[in-house]
Amino acid sequence: MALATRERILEAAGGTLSRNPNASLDQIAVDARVGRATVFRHFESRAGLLKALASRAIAETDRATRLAAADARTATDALRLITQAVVGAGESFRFLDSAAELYDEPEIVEAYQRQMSELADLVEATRREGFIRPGLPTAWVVASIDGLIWAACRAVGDGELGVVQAKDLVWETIADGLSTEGAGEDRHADQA
Amino acid sequence: MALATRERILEAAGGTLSRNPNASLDQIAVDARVGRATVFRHFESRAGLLKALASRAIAETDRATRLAAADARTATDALRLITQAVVGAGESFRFLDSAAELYDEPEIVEAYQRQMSELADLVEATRREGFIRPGLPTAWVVASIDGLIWAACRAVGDGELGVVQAKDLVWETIADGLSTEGAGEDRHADQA
DNA sequence: CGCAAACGAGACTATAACGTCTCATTCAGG
DNA sequence: CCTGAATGAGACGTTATAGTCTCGTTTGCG
Repeated sequence: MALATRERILEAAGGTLSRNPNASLDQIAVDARVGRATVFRHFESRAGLLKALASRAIAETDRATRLAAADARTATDALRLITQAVVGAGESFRFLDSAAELYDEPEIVEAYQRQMSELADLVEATRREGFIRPGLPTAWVVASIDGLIWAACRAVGDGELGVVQAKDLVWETIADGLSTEGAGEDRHADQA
Repeated sequence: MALATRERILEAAGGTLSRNPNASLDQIAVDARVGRATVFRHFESRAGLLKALASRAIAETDRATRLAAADARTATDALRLITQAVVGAGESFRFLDSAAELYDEPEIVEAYQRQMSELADLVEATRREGFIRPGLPTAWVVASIDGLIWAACRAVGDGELGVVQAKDLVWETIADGLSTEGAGEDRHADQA
């Protein structure tokens, strides 16, 4: 069963690398209950395995984006669906934290930038719907959504939160922040 | 001048490792304009260098915490000062993203957990001041503050934002989120 | 049953980085 | 000018891991 084996290696690699970013192929093979040679039968090299993992994460995000675009009636809703989908698939993404080698893979970098650009476009669309508070740079909105997703994935991975709870909290925080209303220093936007 | 050399190595290591988490000691030595042997004259090993870097970041955070505790009149204000101080010192922290080896250093792990625990206590204190929206788990508040700081440091490092701007945006986002008021799905807490 | 593809185990090589060591050079202070 | 401490350059051994290869075994399929 070639496909099952390949899938098992990818699965184990994602888990192992998210726990130890510098895990060796030997460790990954052990975790996948597979001979180390078999890893090389399915992937050209370590870089190839990393690349396949990244492609998988990218494809998963694209799928979530398409589903969100189909289901959501507003850009804001689409942003929520995508955000929560990525949190749900967090285990597939945590390994990317430290995969600096992927910066050498043009297709991966290009796909990542495309997705970030799409996210920025989506944020702009939610801005036109009045979702984004005026004055916030889109770059910061994108960055902080990224940061909150990252925080949620980490909290889930550490067992501090459940996945469902994390999905809700991320969106709640994006929408309203952490504080009670009016605690910010610039409280003159209330009539807006 | 031994001290200047040691300092230069630490500085270069922080910068180089934040750009490439797996940078070799040779690369660090080159960036510090120092012979590789000199690195070993000042630090026992690579792990020792990493440890010294981490200790530095921890000490810097402790210093910021003490200053904030001295200057701030409320816990909420202390949280703001600490958050913004860490963003300002972001360059010293980014290398920690991928320093998985540090998990083997008991003193570093213990100090990190102490700081996280102190942050949790501070969050609890701001909660008593009415700053934290009811219903949010403290673990999530801590995690998302962490995530937003991380996002801000990354944005600054990538040149997307200035440091001053990033400090303001982080706190603004913590306080009010990204959206205009009332955009969240559970808008029944208005009378609270 | 018999075959072919996939696999596990492990030997083997190559390479990259760590850590040690030596020696010549620089440089500041007396 | 002299001296000693700090440094730069680089050779050297060691280790960990990537990647290749072989061989015996398993497994699915006709």
